[in-house]
Amino acid sequence: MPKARAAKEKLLDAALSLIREKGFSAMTVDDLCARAGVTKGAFFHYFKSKDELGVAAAEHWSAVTGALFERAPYHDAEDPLDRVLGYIEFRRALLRGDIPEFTCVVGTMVQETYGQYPQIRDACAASIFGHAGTLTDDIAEAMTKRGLVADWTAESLAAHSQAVLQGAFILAKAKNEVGVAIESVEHLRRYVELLFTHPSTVEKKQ
Amino acid sequence: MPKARAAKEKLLDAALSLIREKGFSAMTVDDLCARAGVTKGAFFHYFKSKDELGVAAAEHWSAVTGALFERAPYHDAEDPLDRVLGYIEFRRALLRGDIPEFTCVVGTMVQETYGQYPQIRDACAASIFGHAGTLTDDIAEAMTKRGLVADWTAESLAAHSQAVLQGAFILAKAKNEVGVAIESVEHLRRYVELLFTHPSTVEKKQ
DNA sequence: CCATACATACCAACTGGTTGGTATGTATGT
DNA sequence: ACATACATACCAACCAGTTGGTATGTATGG
Repeated sequence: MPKARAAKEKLLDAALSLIREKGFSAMTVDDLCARAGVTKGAFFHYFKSKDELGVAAAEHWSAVTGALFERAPYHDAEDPLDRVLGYIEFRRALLRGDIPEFTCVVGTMVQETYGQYPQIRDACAASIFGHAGTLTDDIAEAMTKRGLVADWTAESLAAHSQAVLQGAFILAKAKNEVGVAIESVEHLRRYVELLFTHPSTVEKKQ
Repeated sequence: MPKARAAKEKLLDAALSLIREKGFSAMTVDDLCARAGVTKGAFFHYFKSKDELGVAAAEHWSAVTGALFERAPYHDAEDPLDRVLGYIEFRRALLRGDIPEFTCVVGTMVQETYGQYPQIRDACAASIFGHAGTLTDDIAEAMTKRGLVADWTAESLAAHSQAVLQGAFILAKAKNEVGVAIESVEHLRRYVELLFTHPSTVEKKQ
């Protein structure tokens, strides 16, 4: 097999673009094949159905973004709060270019599929909350280190950060402009800073 | 005309449900007619195309939700910050029942249409930011009253609140459970409280 | 008061193009 | 020789939109 599996990965990459451009439902199998430069025979050789491609696209997205965030520099900070704030700054810096370039495949896809395709929904949930999980430890460590007494959990703040990002993408799509998304991420950063510096919740360690 | 316009309003109401259940693209004209109990002839009598129904559905959604929020009790509070926090609590209380009952028509629709149907996108933007606009004055008044020195605007905080809500809907759809959305709205409430009580930003008025 | 003229509100059947999916071919590497 | 990796050709169902029609208004003139 000379260039084996080329078609499958080209189809998956095409899916990541097309889902962000027009959504899962409006994306046709012909669209996918044209974008990938293959024929329908190739598509159905690798995927039993369009639904199955949806699941594979969510998993592919997890792999691609997982690698991106894994090698991001914010992990190098010594202070856990700096790592959390570094993550938010990293997300803010990603908000550039055209809308399909910075928006989220699984966030878009789950909106259309949650009621009709449980397998796609679960794959999207795994992607979103799996990514949120990479934040939880840093948040928890920051809470411990700063002696934070909180009525919220590290897990819920990690999930909230994903909510802000997903919502920011929606506002950007509605306004057809990235600025409103950037401002929302800056509110998220300010929130985290306030959480960890407000005297009512922080007990100074000596 | 005894029951004139009945078909049109039934079609618009059907659209609000169907868009939240399966999205705009996956919703067919036949779906709409079946749900509304009318025929395709009636549909195309009132709407030139499915796109045009999308625009009308966004406007209908603005009217329906506009009336809901206009008569909500949080406006009665004397203190502007209490009105803002009352709004957030009102939104939190709406997070009940099945997912299509509390999620947002225009937030869902704009994700699928922003690139292909500019008119629908603009109608969705008008709905989202029009609603955000009803918050801006209360936020601005609260800032003035508390002598808040901020590097953010009332408008951006109003928009951010919509981002949090839209993102919370996405997380709820992914998890197929409302709890995660509620927690995110509680983070939003906490953020607003911190913004207006943190000593670094508030100059006490005597 | 009423007949003519026309508009509005809707329906049932149909159409051409699109859709996801299949059946069958063929080239290539092992 | 045989499995893998595709391409070609095709189908049945479905899709948005059209057509031709009916039933019920409502405005106007005599």
